[in-house]
Amino acid sequence: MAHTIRDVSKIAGVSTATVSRTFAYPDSVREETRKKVMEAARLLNYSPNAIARSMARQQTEKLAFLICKKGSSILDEFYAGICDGIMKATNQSDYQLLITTEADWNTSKRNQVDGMILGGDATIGLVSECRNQDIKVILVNNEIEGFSFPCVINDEEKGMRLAIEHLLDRGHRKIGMLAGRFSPYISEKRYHAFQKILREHGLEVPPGYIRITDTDLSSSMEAARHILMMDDRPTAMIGANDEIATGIMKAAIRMGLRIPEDLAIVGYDDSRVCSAVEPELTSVHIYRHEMGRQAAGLMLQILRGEVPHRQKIVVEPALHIRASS
Amino acid sequence: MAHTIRDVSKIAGVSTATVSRTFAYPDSVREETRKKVMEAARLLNYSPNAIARSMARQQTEKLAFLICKKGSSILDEFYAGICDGIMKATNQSDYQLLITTEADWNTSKRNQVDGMILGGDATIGLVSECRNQDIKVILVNNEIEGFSFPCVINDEEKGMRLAIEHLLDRGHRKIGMLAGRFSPYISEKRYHAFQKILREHGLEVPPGYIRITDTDLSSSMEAARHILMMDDRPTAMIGANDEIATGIMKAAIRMGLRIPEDLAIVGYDDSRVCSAVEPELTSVHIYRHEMGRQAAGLMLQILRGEVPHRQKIVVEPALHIRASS
DNA sequence: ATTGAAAATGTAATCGTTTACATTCAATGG
DNA sequence: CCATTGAATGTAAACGATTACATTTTCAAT
Repeated sequence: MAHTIRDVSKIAGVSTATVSRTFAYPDSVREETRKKVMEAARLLNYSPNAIARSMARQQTEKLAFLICKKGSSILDEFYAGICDGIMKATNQSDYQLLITTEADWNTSKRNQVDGMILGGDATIGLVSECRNQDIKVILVNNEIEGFSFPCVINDEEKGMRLAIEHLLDRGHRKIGMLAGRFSPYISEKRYHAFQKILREHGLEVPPGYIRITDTDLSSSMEAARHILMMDDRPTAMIGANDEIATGIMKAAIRMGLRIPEDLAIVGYDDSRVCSAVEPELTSVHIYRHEMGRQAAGLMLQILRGEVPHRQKIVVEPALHIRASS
Repeated sequence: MAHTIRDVSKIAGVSTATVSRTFAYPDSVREETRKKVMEAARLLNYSPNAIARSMARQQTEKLAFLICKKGSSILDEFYAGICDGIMKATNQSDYQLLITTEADWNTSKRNQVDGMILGGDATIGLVSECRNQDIKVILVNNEIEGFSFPCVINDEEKGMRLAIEHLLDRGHRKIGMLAGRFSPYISEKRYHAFQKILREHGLEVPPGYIRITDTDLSSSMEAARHILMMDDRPTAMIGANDEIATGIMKAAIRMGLRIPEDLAIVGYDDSRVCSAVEPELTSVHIYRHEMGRQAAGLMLQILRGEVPHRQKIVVEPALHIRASS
């Protein structure tokens, strides 16, 4: 059932080279020949064997999206969004996409790809290892200090600025933050951006207005409860991500606080949960899909040997305002 | 930088065949030889070229997870869970995993894989096409009536039974359902299971207690409002999935109903949103990860030429009871 | 030491393309 | 009608492994 280029060449009455060219460079064969070849191919239900092609061309035409993060659910909403974008962009090209986790990659180095998009907490070690094997690398949602590896990131500071300035607009002056321990790079960025921007606006962050918590709901709720039970509690809280913000909201609701009258809440990531909760959660929207698209685009450029204009792409977030603020 | 089996064979002072065997069948070479070869390989930082291997072995050692569904976000929480399971299982094997959408697949048939796991609404046409190309097929979260293609599905009726009997236990007799238009196969199953099981318990479903809605939140809320505004409204509602159930909850909260006192709600899928909302949502938990694992396992068995014990694997759901009921 | 059988290793064809290079063809100008 | 040239096509050697088959080695039994 599986026919080869030779079968086609025989039926079409041409050489294998011509058949090969017909598929790879249609313009390089005469119209008439092309028709003959295509007809023969159709007859045999032939399509070129990608593996043999990779073999001959010395390139895999494959590209991996490697997700580097802890936690059970690898494809969470955030990375699924990025992944979607990568898939779309890859789809337009001749490349095939392989999606794996760091663990999977380590155990089977046999994976052979032309390029890798590293999502999340990739280490310098991993990046160097890839480069040694002559595999192109792009970081997504991460950058490594001191090295200028090509990367695509969200403008975390901008997002935090949008959130804070929105709350300031609404008249809030006592703003707290529940920071989290998730991706080291992102957690850190958001934590520092919060403090920096408040200071820029001449506001000090009272001790106790900012806490760091694990990201699971019960830890977040517990931490939020501590802040909200203070005598002089904040009138608005920012969660380092939506899960944490949801924890704040649940804690507040259980304490009988009205949202947003007694407490305004803003999340970060704008995940689906934001419109599921009641009241709906204001959140910083990250263009995940766009990040994925850009990352794949950059990768394809590099693989084609083009020199990309910019090696570091920063995607601007937006604030989606809902009832919680 | 990229060394071949020949380089290794020279350094190790053996033939290429021996090197090949050292990697593919370590037991078939003498301990001493293996050491020499491995040492040489380490020296050159060599690892076998997967493409050449595929070429020689006449198999791709690749496997695709094809998600067949409408909608923008392809990797939603449900399929991401299944995907995770597939990844884990695939990881244990020598196979590489390709994840694509139906659109991506159609446009580039060049994709060459040994087997495909079809998630969601795969059509008979697609399945036949694969089989014609001698690609093994497994369905996940779908089965095709009249054909006994190997598949892995959740026991939808069981899930609905758990939900309903739980509500009956709690004393509810007036139970409504907000059904949905999402995956045809699943929507249908849940809709019919609901009616069947209520009848089994001798309860009629009053007209108006069951409506069909689009799955987005606003449609669900609107549909729920219609049901809840009835004079003799149900005391409990089941959503065909969590998104719909969330819509019911939001509508109820906005109408000032207390949950679960005035209205008990049960969802289906047990997604993350269930614990994010307040009160937390009781839902039918589907072992997505297990479904993925089973599907990949079945696929690997078939690819290895083993005859699987069962061609249709049914995974049992469980009810996760929370505050909404 | 010799033999025989099993285990280990080597030789070389093969997998299905691509592509450098050689050849043939068609069209053009003289 | 011939020479010239550029386009179209053909020939055959890669690409890097695997594996049937041939050969050599090992080692236990005589």
